[in-house]
Amino acid sequence: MFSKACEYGIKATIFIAVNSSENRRVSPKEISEEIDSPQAFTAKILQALVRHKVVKSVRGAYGGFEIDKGKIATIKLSQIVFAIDGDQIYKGCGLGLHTCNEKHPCPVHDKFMVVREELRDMLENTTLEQLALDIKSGVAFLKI
Amino acid sequence: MFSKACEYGIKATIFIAVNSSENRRVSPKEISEEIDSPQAFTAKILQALVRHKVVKSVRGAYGGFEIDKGKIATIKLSQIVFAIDGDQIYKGCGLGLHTCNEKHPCPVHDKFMVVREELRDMLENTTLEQLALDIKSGVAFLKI
DNA sequence: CATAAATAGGATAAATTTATCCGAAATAAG
DNA sequence: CTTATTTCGGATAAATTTATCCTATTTATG
Repeated sequence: MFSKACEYGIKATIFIAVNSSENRRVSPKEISEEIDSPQAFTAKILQALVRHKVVKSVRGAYGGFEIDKGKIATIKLSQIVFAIDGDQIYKGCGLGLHTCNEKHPCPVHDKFMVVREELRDMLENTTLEQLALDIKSGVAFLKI
Repeated sequence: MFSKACEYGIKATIFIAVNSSENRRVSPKEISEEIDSPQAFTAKILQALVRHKVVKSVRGAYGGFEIDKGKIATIKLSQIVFAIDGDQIYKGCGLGLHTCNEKHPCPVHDKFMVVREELRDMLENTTLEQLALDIKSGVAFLKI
């Protein structure tokens, strides 16, 4: 469903949120250890998240990645996915037709629509805060 | 959502079904033209569908691909997807955890579950016959 | 200002997916 | 039996995704 890059990006963002809520900046090294991902690749994904202003980076000594505390509740899962995988999950035909719409649908158009709307709904109604809270409370996990 | 291979496989199977219902065998060449896919690659995918007994191949002169008429109504979209992409769509954690279940969930476990069940439901309750009928009646399309 | 610590980013490599090519094997028909 | 036709399957190539490495740039601190 999601690309590897997107999986890493989501987990990394959650981990940063958990730490930012406790005023701690984290490094790619720490992140990749905690979410069990390749470090250099994860660093690249973090760059994309920074460019899309999902997370903030602070260079130099005592630097690292963080998210403004107040922003954590407003960031949606959809924003993370969009920063990394773009909008391919939203648009585009399930069977790869260039033009697929009500007037000229692929054979699975309607049925596919339902699933994708469910996904879109999920991504747009899940906040980073919810996800981070489950990690903080130990109800959910980022690795193994 | 689906791999390219899977997209081609679904469209190819529908096209074969449409033609088999009118007692016509089709070649990879004809198929790839009608579904707008690379011919040799499509032929490889057809081999996988034959191995999984979704479609039948007849070698030699006057050969080609076909599906037993009576079988068309019984083949589910899920069988086509499974033949090509395997069961990765069903199992596996949305965030790539090796172990992800009720007792040890990833942060999106429950929400992801809902979307995937919707997808599974769609794949298992859509028959090849339905899809082929829409093509025959000109209500849906396999290319452009 | 010098130094150490940290992210940014380009170059490159490995792995996977997508795609092509060609000879082998099978089959219908003359 | 021979030939033409057609799928099968292995080898290979191209494209994309995933992953690594190294240097440049930034910044806090002494």
